[in-house]
Amino acid sequence: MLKKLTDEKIVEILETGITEFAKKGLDGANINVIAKNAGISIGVLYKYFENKEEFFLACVKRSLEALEAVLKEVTNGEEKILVRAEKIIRAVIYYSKEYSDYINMYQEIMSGSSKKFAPLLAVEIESMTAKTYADFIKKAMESDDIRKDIDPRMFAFFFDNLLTMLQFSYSCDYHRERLKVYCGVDVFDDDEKVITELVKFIESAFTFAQSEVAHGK
Amino acid sequence: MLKKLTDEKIVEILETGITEFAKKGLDGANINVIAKNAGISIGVLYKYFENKEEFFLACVKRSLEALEAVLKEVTNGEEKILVRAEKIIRAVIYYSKEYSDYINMYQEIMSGSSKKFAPLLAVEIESMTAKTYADFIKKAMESDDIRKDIDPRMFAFFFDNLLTMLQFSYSCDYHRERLKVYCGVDVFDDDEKVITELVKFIESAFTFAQSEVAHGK
Amino acid sequence: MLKKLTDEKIVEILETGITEFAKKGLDGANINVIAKNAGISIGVLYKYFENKEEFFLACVKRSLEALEAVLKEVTNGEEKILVRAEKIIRAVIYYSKEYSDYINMYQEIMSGSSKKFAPLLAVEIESMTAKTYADFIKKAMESDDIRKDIDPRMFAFFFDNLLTMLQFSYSCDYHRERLKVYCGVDVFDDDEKVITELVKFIESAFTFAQSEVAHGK
Amino acid sequence: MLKKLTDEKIVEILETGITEFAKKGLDGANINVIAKNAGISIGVLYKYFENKEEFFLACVKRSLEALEAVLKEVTNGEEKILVRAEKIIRAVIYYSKEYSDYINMYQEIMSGSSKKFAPLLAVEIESMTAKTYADFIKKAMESDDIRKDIDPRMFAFFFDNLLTMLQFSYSCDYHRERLKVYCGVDVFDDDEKVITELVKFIESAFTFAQSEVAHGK
DNA sequence: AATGAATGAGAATTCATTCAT
DNA sequence: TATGAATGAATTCTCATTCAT
Repeated sequence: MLKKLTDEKIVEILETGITEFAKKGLDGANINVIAKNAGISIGVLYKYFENKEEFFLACVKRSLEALEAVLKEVTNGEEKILVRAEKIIRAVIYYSKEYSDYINMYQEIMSGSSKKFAPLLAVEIESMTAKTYADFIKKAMESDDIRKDIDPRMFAFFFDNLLTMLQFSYSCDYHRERLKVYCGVDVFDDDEKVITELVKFIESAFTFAQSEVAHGK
Repeated sequence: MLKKLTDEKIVEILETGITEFAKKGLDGANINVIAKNAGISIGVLYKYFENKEEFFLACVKRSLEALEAVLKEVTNGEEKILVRAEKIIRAVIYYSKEYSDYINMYQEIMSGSSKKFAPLLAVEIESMTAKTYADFIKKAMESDDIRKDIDPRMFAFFFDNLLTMLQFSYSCDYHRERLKVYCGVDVFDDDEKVITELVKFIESAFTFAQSEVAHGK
Repeated sequence: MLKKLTDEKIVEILETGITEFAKKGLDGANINVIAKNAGISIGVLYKYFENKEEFFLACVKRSLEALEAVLKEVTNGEEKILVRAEKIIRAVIYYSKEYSDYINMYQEIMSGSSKKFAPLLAVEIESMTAKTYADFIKKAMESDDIRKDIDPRMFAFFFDNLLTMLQFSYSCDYHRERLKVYCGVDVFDDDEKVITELVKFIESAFTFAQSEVAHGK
Repeated sequence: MLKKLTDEKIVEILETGITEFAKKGLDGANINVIAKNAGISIGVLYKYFENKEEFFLACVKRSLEALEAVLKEVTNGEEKILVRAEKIIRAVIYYSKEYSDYINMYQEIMSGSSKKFAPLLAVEIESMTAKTYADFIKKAMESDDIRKDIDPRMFAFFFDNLLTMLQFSYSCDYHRERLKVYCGVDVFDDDEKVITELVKFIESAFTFAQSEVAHGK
């Protein structure tokens, strides 16, 4: 009992926090409940984390690391852009289901009681993908994989917008309902359909001008 | 002073509520503060609205009506799809700035303390646009304005996803920061650039196959 | 609308009040609800009654008058004491069911939020019966109808105690349950049994010593 | 100060609650005031008791236990019924003065804002005495101590009715005034008089028929 | 005279944080 | 070092009473 908390224990505490914050938000979550669920005393939680907000931020950091690992694995590679795009789309659907708590916690930052951290965290969270996407669009433009008449950062932004909404659609109640409204309740039985159509959408958005060029325009 | 509250006063109260809920969320907002800001007593607020939740829902309804009016004006018309799409994009950017509180309140429903109403409200809110978009994509397909190899509902969904993220990007802190990360701080000085690029993105997504066909494929 | 409230209307208002006060007590009852149920405006209620407490007291007064009428009818007469006692017992059971609201309102005065009026009202309410009972016990003693070795006021008290508990047993939830606990659930199907046994109890209490004397002790 | 509340402290809190509930009733009593009077923080009260109602019920339970102990001591014994009856009467007068708060709290359950618990608590509270009384009447009947032509449960009920009213008469304002109305203000100076007369009343009620039989009727 | 909209004090309950043990 | 009992500020909602119309 006089030993420092192991790293595994810390992770366990953070995961408990993530679960709770994802469900109830920063203000709604109960620190005492989190401590109890994590099997530790309140005192020890306050030993490791200054206060509720610091603990929340630590939870966000933890989820970010986990997500970054997933993302890195997917965005790596030298395939053509559309092949990689499809890989990314697949990965997004998968981890949105698997790690829905993480996604819900980000949502909380965007609009819940932890909104105050939004400016701070937006940079930290989004920088991760922004550069990756913009870079591989730029490279694709150079190697004639996609059209050249576009602003790569802007297109990276639109691309990530589509992925972000996909995330939400597979992890949070509101957007799940929204997807059903748009595409019918059966849409959740056929992920491939969604993937195919989204790839189609993105492919043409990325290659349109090129194809015109190819046809002599 | 004993006159029933006028409709204008009711609207004023609702707008005060919207402002507060947009800022603090359902749980975070303080009913007493809202009453004071609206220049009424707590009692009168409770005379008109059963409780905090009912009042919140009334605020959502109010914002929905206002937004629906804007949307109806924009989606009306018989122009070709891309002309209308551009009009919509312009409108979205405009009202996202103008009515940012409304958008922030929707965000709250998606992920804040009012999450519990998400399933209920998702249908109500999204049905508004879902049918409009799917319909005009279908019509455009019939009149050869756009490619025919797509699922109109799915493309309506992707289209609305891009618009939704645009909304967020012009109305809430997190996404404003995110847009800066992707496209630079100057992006907010040049709305036309964003509009042009997004139209480009959507145009090709919508017309790609058709253009191929046009070119003899 | 410009006419004074008729006496019937006043009575209707008071009866509505009695119903509400019997159910919820002085503090628990809602004046605005009483006005609505009586079909009048709050303003008119406050025109006729100073405030909630005055209105409550008026309701008590009204119920007292009604009960007094019933009681007078029963206690009148020149029959022997035991005949009259049985008549009273029957009457008590009858009106405890018929006017249970009145009884419940008295209970409220004894122990509810209107307790503060207890000393005041006890005298007013109990004087009614106390003298009647003590008087007819004294007269019965003089005419050799009952034993002579008793304190008539004390026995009047015990007699009324039995009647009071009978009242409660037929009008209020707690004592109804209590009667069931003591005598079984079927006791409410056979009022005659209760009457017979209570008459038996009282008869012997009243005549015991006399009967001994009659037998030469 | 971080020790768990001792049992004595818990009892002290409950007694403070009893005092307050006896005076003001369930709704009228103020939890924050009770906490202050008990010398604890509101939080700790809510740590030990779910909410106001649960705390109230705990207070009732506590008083019940205390009263049960008194009662057990008195109803024990093998003396003849009338000896025991007198002992009980004495005890009732004693504890009605000593523990008037308990009695007042029961009154509150019968007719105050805690009425809703009446059916539940009536059984719990009354079962305690009902069986005891009925049993010793039955035994007395078997051993020729009292008349045989009576329903023991019914007579137990009447007996307890007299005791209950005695309780009220010595513990609550309304019934104290009532007793004065019936027997004069001096009655409270001479408990023996009351005891004697009540024993007389009960003795004859219990033995009347037997005495008649004894005399050959 | 009659109306009933408006007022606002007051009370139950929650939970982040402290700190004696 | 770890514990978790205790604290108490802060917030929602109710309803008796007023008084402009």
